[in-house]
Amino acid sequence: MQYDHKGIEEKWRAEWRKRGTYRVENDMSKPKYYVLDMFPYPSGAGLHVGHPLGYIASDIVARFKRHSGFNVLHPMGYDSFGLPAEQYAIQTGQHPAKTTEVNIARYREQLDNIGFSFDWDREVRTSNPDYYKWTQWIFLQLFDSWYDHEQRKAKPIAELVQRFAQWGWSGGDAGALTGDVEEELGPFTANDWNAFEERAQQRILQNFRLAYLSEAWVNWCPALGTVLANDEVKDGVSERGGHPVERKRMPQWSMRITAYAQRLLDGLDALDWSESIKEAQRNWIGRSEGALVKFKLKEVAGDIEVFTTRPDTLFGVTFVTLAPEHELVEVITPPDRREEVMAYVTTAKNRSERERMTEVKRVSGVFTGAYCIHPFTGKEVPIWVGDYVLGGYGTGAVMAVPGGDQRDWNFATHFGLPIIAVTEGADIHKEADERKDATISSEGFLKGLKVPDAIKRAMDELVKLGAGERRINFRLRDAAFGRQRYWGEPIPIYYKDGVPHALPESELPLVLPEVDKFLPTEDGEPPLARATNWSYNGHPLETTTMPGWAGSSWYFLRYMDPQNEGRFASADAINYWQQVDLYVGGSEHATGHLLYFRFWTKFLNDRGWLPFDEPAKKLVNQGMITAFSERILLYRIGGSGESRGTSFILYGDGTKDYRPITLSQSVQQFLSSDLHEKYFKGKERDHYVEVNIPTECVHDDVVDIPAMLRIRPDLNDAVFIASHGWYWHGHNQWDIERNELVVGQSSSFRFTSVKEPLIEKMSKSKYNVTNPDAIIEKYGADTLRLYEMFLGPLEQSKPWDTNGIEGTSRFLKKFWNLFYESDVYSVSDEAPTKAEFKALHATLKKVTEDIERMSFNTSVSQFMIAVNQLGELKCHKRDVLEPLTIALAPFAPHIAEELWSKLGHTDSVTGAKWPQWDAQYLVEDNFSYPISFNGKTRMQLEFPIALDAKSVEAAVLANPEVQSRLEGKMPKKVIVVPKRIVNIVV
RNA sequence: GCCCGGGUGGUGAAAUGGUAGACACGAGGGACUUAAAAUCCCUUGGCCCGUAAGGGCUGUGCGGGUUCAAGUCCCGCCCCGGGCACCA
Repeated sequence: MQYDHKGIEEKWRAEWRKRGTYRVENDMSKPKYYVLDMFPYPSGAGLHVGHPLGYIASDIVARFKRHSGFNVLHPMGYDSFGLPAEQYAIQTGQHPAKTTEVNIARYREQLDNIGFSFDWDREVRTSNPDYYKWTQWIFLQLFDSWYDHEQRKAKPIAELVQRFAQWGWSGGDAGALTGDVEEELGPFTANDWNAFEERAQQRILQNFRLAYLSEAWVNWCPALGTVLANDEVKDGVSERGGHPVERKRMPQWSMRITAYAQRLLDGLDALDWSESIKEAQRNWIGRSEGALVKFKLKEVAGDIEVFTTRPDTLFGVTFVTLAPEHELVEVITPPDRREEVMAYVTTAKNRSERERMTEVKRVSGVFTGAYCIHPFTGKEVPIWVGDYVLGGYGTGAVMAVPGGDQRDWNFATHFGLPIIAVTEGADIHKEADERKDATISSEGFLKGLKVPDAIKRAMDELVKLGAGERRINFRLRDAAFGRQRYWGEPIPIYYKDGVPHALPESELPLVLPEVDKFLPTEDGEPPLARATNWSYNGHPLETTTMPGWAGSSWYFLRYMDPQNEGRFASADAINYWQQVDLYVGGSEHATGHLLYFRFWTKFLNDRGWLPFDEPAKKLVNQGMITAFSERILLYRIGGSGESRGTSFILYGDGTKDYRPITLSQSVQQFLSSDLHEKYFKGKERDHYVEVNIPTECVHDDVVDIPAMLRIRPDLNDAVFIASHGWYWHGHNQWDIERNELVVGQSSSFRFTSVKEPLIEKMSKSKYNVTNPDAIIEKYGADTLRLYEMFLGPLEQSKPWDTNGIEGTSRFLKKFWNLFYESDVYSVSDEAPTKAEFKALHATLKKVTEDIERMSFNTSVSQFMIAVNQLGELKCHKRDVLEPLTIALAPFAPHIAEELWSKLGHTDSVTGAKWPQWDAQYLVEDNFSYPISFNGKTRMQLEFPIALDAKSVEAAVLANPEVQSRLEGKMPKKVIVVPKRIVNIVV
């Protein structure tokens, strides 16, 4: 009987569902193992072969752990709130819940086809009210908490209120406050507090709550009409869609993640996560140790506080620079400078983040006219404003040391400010000296000290003078939490007299209301403001919704107890399942999800809801599956800007006056044209259009135009030269360096690639996706699973190449054939031979070790080796095939299940005990030693394995061939590495 | 600029300091077949010697070093991928 993947796979998937094979109970009597995948956002495009890579890996581990006696939690769900569904809704009017539903059904179907061992009874969806009830509940806990920096722990806000009522607040107690404080918060006494109106009290408390409302600088994206968190902005544009982002000050819900900065940093050391992810998080948190230095103002009372990591360079300070946003700018500027300074501040503030970034090189600033006093020398130091100083970091002011900091040097040079050399051997005429192993040379008590010693000395002095203190700064910002959007969790807050109040727990879930349109209101309010009666007891409800990362920051807990109505998960369930043992997902979440995930876990732990404070012990990042893309280069005829209804040809000169010409002529013309000139100078890009075309329409660098137009009707209006059904193209035909095009035979319209093939991320919009359904249809899910694992190391990104799949497909057929002789099922109970046992146990050993290391590509190779060996031995024996079937089951569950039942078992192979390998079968009778003379291998000799190194040495030297090589001389040295090699040094 | 990864055949890749290139794809040759598909066998890093059996040299980005022995360890470069970035 032939291996019929379709019949087998369908049969077993139905059977697993019927039997509930993968249902998991919270069975406390068994050891647990929790394998979690990052759940997907169900997009309209469906899955491509890149998506399941991590799921397959985690499924193998989950199945392996089941065979090894663990009670395995291996769930799946959907991160189903998000932007694309909402944007689709805006365009079509279709409710996002509907499209989400449809997309989930499609995802489920595709996932099911791959044969995962998920327990679907535990599925979660973040957009489901039963789920987001608890997301809202956690939000309320955060709202109800403050961070006690002395005990490094979040506590109920009621405790803080009690403290205030009893002791008041000492105000500027540095370090007790973190994050973006709405206003400078002065000290107050207990009596003050008790006398405050509730409104004022609540206002103060906002400065302490972990979820808080404040007037804050936010990343505002006008195109998306919403605020974005820092990790959602890349290079000044939105991560989704690439729209420009500006800084804007507005009332905003935020999460005080900064309170946890140090703990998020410290916690990394103990985690079994990849070094690159940990490093990315460390960078993002950006801890730096330094000093807070106070410069007394000359004209008015008060100080300018600056943060520096280099107090050793204090004697090199020649000016102080404030960020344009700095509140002192207005205070200190004398009236005669006011106009000029404020004009600068206004333009600087209005420059978008993107402009500011792209114009990093441009130096701009203005002198305020005011001075401050140097804490060591007592000299006057001029105060400048410059936009190279960031308002959001440190104190928003820096002491400028042009001799020791390149940015200060640039500023000083531009404005002709004095530059003092701070280090020995520095050439301050050319650049600043930023070396951290130099010796201080500036006049003063630090002269002659090495930088590290000078830092200590300067620090001590600052503390003594009361002019500064040690300070640790973090780059991490509080996370913007409110989104001006519809498709997200409503924030359970109502406003009484403009003061935010928590909605009572009994009112949860606060269900997303129906609205007539998913757009902002005419006066710019978020979509929820369109809902009728969006209020609680007559008080208006919050109209922004939570960001995408809210629901995904705690979902691993819900899987433990998904139906619980009274708690996000029962204490018993949490105590049993504990942390995720293995978390698998993409590395693109390094500074987003994975940080928030850890933050919420730490918070819930602080408040006593969890017995652990890190969500996942081990994290593995699967690499991206990339794909070859096919592009053609088109030149647009006509003016710029019109993208629709425009004709395309290979060559156009920017006018409508063109004539079709032969390919080689057009190429020649193009190359000699000034358009080409212009294009490569980066100008007139409007004429140049690079279009991704479906990879399946390209064969041997020749494009099948009719087929392409069926998939890309948007190109229907294009005119193609030589469009007799075929069209030339190549991978990146233009060699920009050599500035030439390599043309094959002009008659066949073929191009030879001059550059590497184009490899990019698999994506629907790039027309380079491979759908797993098509692969499964042709080869089966088991083949797909094996092939995805075989492609290469899990963590590495690698290009998909469907051709290679034949190898794994052949392997499964060969494996199947071990159970058959001339198409008749035949497995004998005969005792296996030594060689057969060896093939089996070598495989068991390698596969067992490989799964522990998550090195699946090498396991698959080992299976192939075993099947080749057993095929050659014509081994059809139960004692070999049965353990091998169990070992293969995690990788290829369907075929394993079928063969398991053929072996006479009525239960699922899932319950079979993992076969142990036995070293006795791997021991050889003899060993072939390569004999090297002076490191060059000359001959092989065989010896019994039992010989020790000394005996081998003696036997080798006694060998006549060796003796003839030695020509009677005694070797200087003989090295025998047991069972490996003999090296003779002559 | 700083911080992490990584560089091995035509390709994806293996290799506790111990015979580099396992396994697979692709390519070439052959068997079976009326033919095709499927299957099976042989060759396949490069160069060289030999009719053949076989043998030699060379080879893991580049240059040094440690070692009997280096893809692997150390030092210095080059290149590629990723993270952070006017962060003081």
